[in-house]
Amino acid sequence: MFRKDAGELTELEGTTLGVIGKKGECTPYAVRREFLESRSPHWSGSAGAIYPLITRLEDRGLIRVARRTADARVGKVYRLTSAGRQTLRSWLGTPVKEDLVGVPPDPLRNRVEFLLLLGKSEQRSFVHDAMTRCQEHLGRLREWEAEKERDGDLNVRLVLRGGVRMMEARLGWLGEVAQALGFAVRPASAANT
Amino acid sequence: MFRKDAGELTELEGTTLGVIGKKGECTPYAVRREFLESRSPHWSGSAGAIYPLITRLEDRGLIRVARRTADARVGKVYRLTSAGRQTLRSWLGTPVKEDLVGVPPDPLRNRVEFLLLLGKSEQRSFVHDAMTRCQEHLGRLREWEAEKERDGDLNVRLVLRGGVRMMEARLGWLGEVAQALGFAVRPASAANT
DNA sequence: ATGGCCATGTAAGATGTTACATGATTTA
DNA sequence: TAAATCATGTAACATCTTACATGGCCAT
Repeated sequence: MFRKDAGELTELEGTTLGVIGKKGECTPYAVRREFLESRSPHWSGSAGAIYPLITRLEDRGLIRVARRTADARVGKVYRLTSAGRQTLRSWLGTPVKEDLVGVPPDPLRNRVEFLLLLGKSEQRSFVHDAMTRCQEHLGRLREWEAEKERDGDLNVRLVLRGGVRMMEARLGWLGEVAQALGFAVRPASAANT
Repeated sequence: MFRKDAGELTELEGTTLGVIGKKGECTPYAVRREFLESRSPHWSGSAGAIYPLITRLEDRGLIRVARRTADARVGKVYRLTSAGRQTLRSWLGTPVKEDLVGVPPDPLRNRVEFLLLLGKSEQRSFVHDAMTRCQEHLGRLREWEAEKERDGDLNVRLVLRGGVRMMEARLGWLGEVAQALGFAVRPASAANT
């Protein structure tokens, strides 16, 4: 969670640089809205995270105030510096860092190791509940995907598609878990191996 | 990353309770080794994380010193209290919390949204490198899986199986990304849609 | 008995969280 | 003009990180 070298970025910092780079120029609040609205709930987009982060990036010379807006509220509009563009490229680019390649953490998967500490019927409830809720979530994702079908840009669609694939894989896996633990598996979903 | 209620646990705390619960009783260092050796590199298993965490769990009455060992180094052997068992069950149990169900964060997927900020050939390198490295990682995972085939317990195997499925889904997705960005896809891997 | 590892911590610091404060602007 | 909301912060604090300190045990 920490950067080791001076050139390193945390995931939130890198993503923020990416957002600014993609928008060309924007205010801190515009960045915040990105995290509040469209992005994964993993990041809260809290003011206490974003504003100090922006200051940090500015202090490191990766972004710079491009102009001020007429609206006194908004004030500062930021842009990437060339150093910022460079840093962003190395954050994004090859060679892909080792920790990006490994299996990403998944709290649901994490719990399965300890499922044997529950009674058989509780285990069944857990797996059943997880499958149902994942299925629902997948449904919502697919609606979102259909919605973005034309308006969204290609890369956003691809990210969304990755999320859908993850959820499908999860569902297939949960089916396997159910079977291994001796529960009946309804062949309802189309997301099996 | 914060708990909201007094009864809530962070992911690391819950996992630690699970480890202690599964082992029956163990020393703090035994917990640490679990994180250092067998588990995902997501957690460092650093002393600065584990020892204060153990103290926290003890202060909250979730674990208790069961006995001391002859070895003065080791000293304290912890056990779950009944309150700890109860808390662990609710951490594990139904209803599955909302954030567990959503698409888990993935730094690789995260980067794809900003790939258009790179040149075409860099994009190609990124995707190609990611696929190669993921494929290698998947290979190692499968070896691990074969190794644990008989000795490991069922739940550990299932967790590992989940990791394999995630990596397979990722690879399939990366293929889709490559295609969408106009790169040739080698039909080498067996992990496509 | 001494050098090295085992096991347990503590220290300092980075990053993120919730909750609150504040002034500008839009809206009723 | 009063109330709600927008946009920008700050304060307190929890959790994790790396790096260092310490003391018991074991092998040569």
